[in-house]
Amino acid sequence: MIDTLSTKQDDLFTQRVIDWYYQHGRKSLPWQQQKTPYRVWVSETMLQQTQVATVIPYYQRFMARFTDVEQLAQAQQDEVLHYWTGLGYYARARNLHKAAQVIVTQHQGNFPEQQQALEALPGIGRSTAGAIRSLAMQQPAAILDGNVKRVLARYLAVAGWPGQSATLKALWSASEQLTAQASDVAAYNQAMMDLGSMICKRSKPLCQQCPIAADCLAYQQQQISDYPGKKPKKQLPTRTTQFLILRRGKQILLEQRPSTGLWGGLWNFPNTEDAASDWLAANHYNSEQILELPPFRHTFSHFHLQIQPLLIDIDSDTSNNVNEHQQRWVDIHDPGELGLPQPAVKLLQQLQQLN
DNA sequence: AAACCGGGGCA
DNA sequence: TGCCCAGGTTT
Repeated sequence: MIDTLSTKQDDLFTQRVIDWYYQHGRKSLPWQQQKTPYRVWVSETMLQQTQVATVIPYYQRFMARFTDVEQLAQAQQDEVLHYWTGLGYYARARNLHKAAQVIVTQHQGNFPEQQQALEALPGIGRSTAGAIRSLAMQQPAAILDGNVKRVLARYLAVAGWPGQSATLKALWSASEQLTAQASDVAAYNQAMMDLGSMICKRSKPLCQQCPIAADCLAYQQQQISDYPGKKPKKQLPTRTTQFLILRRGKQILLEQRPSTGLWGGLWNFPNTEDAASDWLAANHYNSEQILELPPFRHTFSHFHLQIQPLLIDIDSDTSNNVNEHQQRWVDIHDPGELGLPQPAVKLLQQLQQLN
C-alpha cells in the first residue's frame, strides 16, 4: 500500500519534471545534437567542473579536432591538454585520453554499454556512466550530478552535506527510485539537470516557476537555503613560489611538470622556492639582472599559491642543457600546442604586451 | 572570500 | 570505506 502510494507520487513528480522540460528546458546545446556516447561522454566530462556557457566553446573546439574516439585515442597527450587549457582539473583530460585508447584497443572502438564496464574506464564514475547510458543509449540509468543533488536534497529535505557517505547514499537511492518511474529517462535526466541549473539554483532559486514546488519539503518549510547541507569549511594555507621567466630574445623557457599531481603534464615556467640565483647556477645559466614583476595569488581548492614572477634575460649565446622532453624554449607569441596552467597563460599575456 | 564540483587514489 | 586531492567560475 505504502509502496503503491509512493510510486504514484514519484510518477507524478517525474511527469511534472518532464513536462516542464519540454516547455522550458534546453534542447539545442551542442552535445544535445547527434547524441552519441562519445559526444555525451566528452560533454559530461567537461561539465563536471564547469558551467554550460564556459564549456560550449571548449566543446566545439574539442569536437572539431577530435571528431570521434579513434581520433582522440591517436592524439598526443600534449595536444589533448592544449585543448583543455583553462578548463582545470587536467587529470580529466588525461583520463579522457587514456579511456579513448582503452575503448579503441579493448572494445574495438565501441563504448561498452554496461554500467560496470563504463565505470572501469578512467574518469567515468557512477554518474557519468549513468549519463552516457541514459542520454545516449536509451537505458534507464540514474545520474547524480551537482544539479540533481541540489534538487533532490531540497525536494526531499535530505539533511547533511552530500560529501558524507550517508547523505550521498540517500540521494542516490532517491535518484534511482525516481528515475525508475520516468516514462522517458533521457528527458527526465536532462530535465533534472536543467531544473537544477535554471530554477533550483544554489542561491536565489526561482521557486515560483518550479513545477514541483508544491511538494517540495524544503520549500514548504521555508528552509531552502539549508539544503543541501554545506561542506564543513577550513581555512586554506598559503604557499609561496617564484616563477622564473627565462627570456632569450623572443623566447621563454617552459618545463613540463610530472604527469601526476598539481598541473600534471602541463608546461609551466620553471619555479623554485629558493633563491633564483641558486636555480640559475644549478642549471648553468647566468644573468645580469633579475627583474621582479608584480606578485599575484592563485587559489586552489586546498591552498593559496603566492606567485612571484621573476623576469630573467638570458644571453642568446649562453649554452644551456635543455632537455627536449622536459624543457623547451618557446616563442612568446606562439607557445605551440601545449597545455599551460592558468597563471602561465596570464604571465604569457603580460609578456606579449611588453614585446 | 567562500562555495562549488565527479572521480581517482590511498590508508 | 573515509578522507584528501584537484583549478577555475560564480556569488
